[in-house]
Amino acid sequence: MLSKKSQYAFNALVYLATKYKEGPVLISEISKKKKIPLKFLENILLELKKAGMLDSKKGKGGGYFLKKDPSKIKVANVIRLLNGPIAMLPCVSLYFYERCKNCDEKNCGLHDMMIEVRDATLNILENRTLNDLLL
Amino acid sequence: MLSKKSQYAFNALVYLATKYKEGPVLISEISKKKKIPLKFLENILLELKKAGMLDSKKGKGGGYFLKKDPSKIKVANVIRLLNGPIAMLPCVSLYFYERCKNCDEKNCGLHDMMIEVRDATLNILENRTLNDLLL
DNA sequence: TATTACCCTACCAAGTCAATAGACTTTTAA
DNA sequence: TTAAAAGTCTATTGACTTGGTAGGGTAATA
Repeated sequence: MLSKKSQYAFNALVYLATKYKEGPVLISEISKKKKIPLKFLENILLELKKAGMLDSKKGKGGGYFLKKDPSKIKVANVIRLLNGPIAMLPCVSLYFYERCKNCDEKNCGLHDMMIEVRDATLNILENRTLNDLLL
Repeated sequence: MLSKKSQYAFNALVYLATKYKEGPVLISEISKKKKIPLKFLENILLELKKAGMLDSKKGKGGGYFLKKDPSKIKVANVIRLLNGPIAMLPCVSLYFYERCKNCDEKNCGLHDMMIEVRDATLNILENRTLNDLLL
């Protein structure tokens, strides 16, 4: 399951996507409109900024805004950033791989099945962007 | 990601599947062969028994064994039992559904996408059984 | 009837999650 | 130039989960 943090992040990003190129949006505005605890949202936006998805402007008239076009921000990457691995096992994760203890990957039915699951999932998440979440 | 508990459970179940109809298998044997902490394994097996997947016999010559044919035990159900929801959002879960706060399900792009992900995943997990994990 | 082996309860350390608090910088508009 | 606006940073909190340990109770069977 996605953490609350990830869910908030998607809500915030979708909101920012609807305001793309309209200039900076206040944290407090996002917080109100999307009902996300203000300080929690601060942390999330900061994290997204450090990852290069958002940029911000300080002072009067400041706020957060998408750094890249919403069509360039993949859903899969948002999840990886805030939620961690998408795969169901460490030994089938592309970005967070860890070797299985007690399981020979060449010879493990679970491993093989989880690769299938991973690919089916990524086939969707890697091909969707913020734009696809708009409606 | 699947919890350690779920991973252990799969290892144990696969082991029991290879011994299906050979009589009860000792916890200690599974523990050794699959390198699962003994007492932790006890809890897991007990949980699986309560859920009706396993049965056990006490006393000399006792142990655990599959209650149903391995081909009748769906991977999806094992995950739900020990790991919880398979879906990425509560509002798209079939067995652990919870309404989304701050998201109108009829009108939420994230919701729709996560239904797709869920279906792609279940399409695999609901159609595989312990037998398919054997090799 | 002694063993064997399952069953149960409780506990623990470490980590994560969700959220809050408060102070600090930087920017910019007046 | 200066004060308010707004983002940045550090830290702490409480509740919960995870992974694992300990020890004894209970039932069955050879």
